[in-house]
Amino acid sequence: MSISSRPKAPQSINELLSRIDDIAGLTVGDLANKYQFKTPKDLLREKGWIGQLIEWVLGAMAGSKPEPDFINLGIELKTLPISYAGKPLETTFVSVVPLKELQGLTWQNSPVKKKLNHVLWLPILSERDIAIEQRIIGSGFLWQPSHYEEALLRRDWEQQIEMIALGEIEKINGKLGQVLQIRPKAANAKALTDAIGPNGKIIQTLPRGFYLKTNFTADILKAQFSL
DNA sequence: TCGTGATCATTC
DNA sequence: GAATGATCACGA
Repeated sequence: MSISSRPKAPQSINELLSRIDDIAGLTVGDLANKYQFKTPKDLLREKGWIGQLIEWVLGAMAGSKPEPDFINLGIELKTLPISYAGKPLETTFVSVVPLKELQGLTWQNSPVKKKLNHVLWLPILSERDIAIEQRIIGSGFLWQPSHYEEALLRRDWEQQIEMIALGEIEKINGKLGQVLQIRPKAANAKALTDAIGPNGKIIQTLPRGFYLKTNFTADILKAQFSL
């Protein structure tokens, strides 16, 4: 496979889907070589490496802006590490959790709903016993939450946001939520941020993120591939 | 410090 | 083995 330069942003959903089809079945190493990325031995110090490689390959505009990866198409790209059995190996990060100034925040205008409005899922066979470069890109597909899926997400979101508004962030752990959980999302234990504490007092706590539990993404995969 | 990309590592 | 808690890199 020859070397290629930086892909331009796809101008249509069909163009994006075409690119997805083109890379299905390739290994991470194939893509890395084609675009001159140096594949790391492991992901210990570069946990988001595969995701960023895929973004580049598909022409997603890199950056840490809180916007969809394909802004002109309104589509969010999510790589999904899967096992030999085709089940998700990890939860899926969605967005940071607001821990203060929650007035006016509703499910309808929430970042979680916006992020999950239209997702391009790209499964990647990522068992730990497979070298990074040998991991296989699967068949990506577009997804939008069904009414039922949205209801599940909304219920979990509202329950946990309410706890945060009541100053109960420290009572929230990863066990809460049927499909959407809140867990730490921080550089390390020393990275703290403001949050509403008991009695409305501002406290310092670990930044948190919303994550989709694996049962939720497993069902999305099942619906997509078992038809 | 926050938001992007996530997986690692320990516990259950 | 699955799930929760902790962590890594980078750009603005």
